[in-house]
This record gives sequence, C-alpha cells and structure tokens, in this order.
Amino acid sequence: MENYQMFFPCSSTGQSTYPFSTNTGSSNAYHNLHGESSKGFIGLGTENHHVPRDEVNKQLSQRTESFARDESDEVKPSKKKGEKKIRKPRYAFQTRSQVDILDDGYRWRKYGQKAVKNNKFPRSYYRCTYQGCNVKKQVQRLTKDEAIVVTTYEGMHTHQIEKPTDNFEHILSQMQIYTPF
DNA sequence: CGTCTTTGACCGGCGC
DNA sequence: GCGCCGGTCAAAGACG
Repeated sequence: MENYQMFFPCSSTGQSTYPFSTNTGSSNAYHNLHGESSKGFIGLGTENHHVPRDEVNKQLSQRTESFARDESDEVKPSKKKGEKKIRKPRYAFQTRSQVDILDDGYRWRKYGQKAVKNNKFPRSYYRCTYQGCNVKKQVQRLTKDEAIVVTTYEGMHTHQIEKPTDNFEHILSQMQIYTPF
C-alpha cells in the first residue's frame, strides 16, 4: 500500500521505487527492517565515507544523500577484548517514506523512544529479537523534511532473515519467477 | 497467554 | 557536583 523511495548513493540510477510490505495494517506492531549483512543495504557500508556522527546528521539534514558510516568505535577506550563498551560502527541511510516502519524480514522489538533536540519528531530505538543477535537500530524523522526517515543500524545480523517472504531479494526473485519470459 | 509497545525511570558521559 | 543529553531498562498495558 505504501511506496518507499530509497536513495542509494552508490547506485547509478539514483533511486528506485518498489513496494515493501508495511505493518501499518498488520496486527502485531513489531516491525521488520532490512539489515541483511552481506548482500543487503548494510553491505554497502564498505563503500561509505566515514564521518563523525554529528557530521552524519548534518549531511543527512542538508541533502537527500542517504548513506553514511559511523566509525565511532575507533574512539573506543583502551580496553582490550572488552567488547562491552566499544561502540560498533553504525550505518545510516535515509528513506523517503510516509511511514516510519520499513519491513525487511527481520523482527525488531522497540525498547525506547526519546525526543530529539532540534527535532519535533521522536527517535525510536529497536533491537533485533533473534536470540543472541544484538543488532540495534534507530529510526528518526527529520524536522527539515518530514518526508524523510533516517534509519541507523548498529551491528550485523548473525542469522538468516526470519521472514523470507518479505525480503526484498525474495520479492525480486519472485518477480523474476512470475515474469513471463 | 505470549509477544510486542508504551513510557517514565534510570544511567553514564560530558561540559560547566 | 550538577544538570543536560542520548541511550536503555522494565513494569504495565495493548492486542492478537
């Protein structure tokens, strides 16, 4: 029902539009977001410029460029092997969408929501519900352009997608299957 | 009844 | 030390 226009800085075509399934009409309010590790959008992180988080926000609010990588774990304290405190790299991209929830096949549980300074929209915090998977994400809408939703991922999924029917690649493969050639 | 959201409390880092 | 701020916890509630 909803169309997402996703902007990929690495893509030559600039943007692509395709229908994702949304959970606006679904019963349970958990939502799924794309985060496939090797082939998904997060995988684009290797080609991203890495900038401080503030710069990320600045860029995201100024232009409709969509992808950024946060290397804030480089400033980790001199702690060896302690993976407790270190910040994992974060990957942000923005989506032009009317709904905040992008469904990509992963199951997320919301664990917090905070008001953001200089922004009239709250930021939502989600965690992957898969046992042992610690991937987190934030979803935030910009005051500057409320049509844009910024999603920030932290960590990599250590498991397969749980809802393959809503996976974008599955949609693509289905399109290939059902396309008469 | 289990799963997920809501929402105020709590916590740690940082600047003053 | 104190207050702000961003992030997280957890109890209670909503909803299938």
